[in-house]
Amino acid sequence: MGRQPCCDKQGVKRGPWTAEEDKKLISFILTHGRCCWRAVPKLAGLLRCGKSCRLRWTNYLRPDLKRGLLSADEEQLVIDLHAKLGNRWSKIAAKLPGRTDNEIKNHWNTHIKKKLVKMGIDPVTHQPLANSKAASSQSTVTDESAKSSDTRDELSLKEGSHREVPRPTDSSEQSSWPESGTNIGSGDDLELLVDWLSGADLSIEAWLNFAGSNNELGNVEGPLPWDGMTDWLLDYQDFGMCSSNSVNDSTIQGSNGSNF
DNA sequence: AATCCAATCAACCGCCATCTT
DNA sequence: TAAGATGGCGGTTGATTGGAT
Repeated sequence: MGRQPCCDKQGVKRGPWTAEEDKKLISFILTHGRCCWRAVPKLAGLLRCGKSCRLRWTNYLRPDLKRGLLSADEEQLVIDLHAKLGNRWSKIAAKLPGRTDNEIKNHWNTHIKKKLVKMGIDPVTHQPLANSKAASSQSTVTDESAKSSDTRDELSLKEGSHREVPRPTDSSEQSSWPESGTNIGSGDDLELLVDWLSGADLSIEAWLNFAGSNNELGNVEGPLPWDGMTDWLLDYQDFGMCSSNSVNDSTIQGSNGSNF
C-alpha cells in the first residue's frame, strides 16, 4: 500500500495563480487562519493542491515578505550562512526575515553562485577554485562582478531601490495589480486587501504602521474597509499565527515570525 | 522588426521528517 | 510499533522577459 498523493492530480489546476485564486486564498486565511493545507483548497473553493496553496501563501502572499532584491548585507549573510549550512535554504531563510527559502535559493543560483565563480571561489566549498583563472583576475571581478547577470540588478536598484513586484503576465490576472496612483479608497474590500498584499511594501514595519495608523496608503481617508481584519496577522507575527477559532493551534509553528 | 538566447523566478515534484491514530 | 497523513525542504522545470544580434 503506497502513500496517497497529496491531492488528486485530476481536476487540480496548475500553473500561475490568478488574482481570483489569490483572493480566495487570502480571504480564506483571513477568515479561518491557516489550518491544515490539505483542506484549504476545498474549503476555500480552489481547484488547487493543498501543497500549492501553502507554497503560494509562503512564497508570495504572506504579509511579512520583503519584496525586491536582496541587499548587499543580506547577500553577504546568505554567503556566510551557506558556507556554514550548505544548501539548507530554509535555515538560511530563517535568518533573513521576510525572505523565503525559494527566493534565496533562486538568488543564489542566479546571482551569487556566478559572482563567486567569477571571483574564483567555489560556490559549494567556498574555497578558492583550483584552476581558477578567475582567481587571478579577482580584482577585476569585484569591479565587473556581475556586469552581465547583475546589470539588471544594479539598474533596478538605481531606478527604484528594488525591483517591482513581478506582475502576472496574463492580462486577466493583472487586474488586481495596482498601478501607481491607484485609488485604494474605493472598490471591493477584499480586492483592496489583495491589491495591498500583492503590490505594497509588505515589510513588517509597513504592516505595523499600516495596522496602527493606516498611513501607508496616503490617499486613504477614514477607516479602511478591512480594519480589524488584519489583527490576526499581527498576532501571528508575534506569537505564531492561528488565533482563529476553527484552527488547530498545534499545527502552527510560526515561532520566529519568518518561518511559518 | 524579427529572432535568438540567456537570465529570472514562480511553481511543481519527489522525498523526508514528524505527527497522529 | 506500524502505517498513514501532513507539512516542509531542496532540486528542477518551464514560462516569461529583456538584451543582443
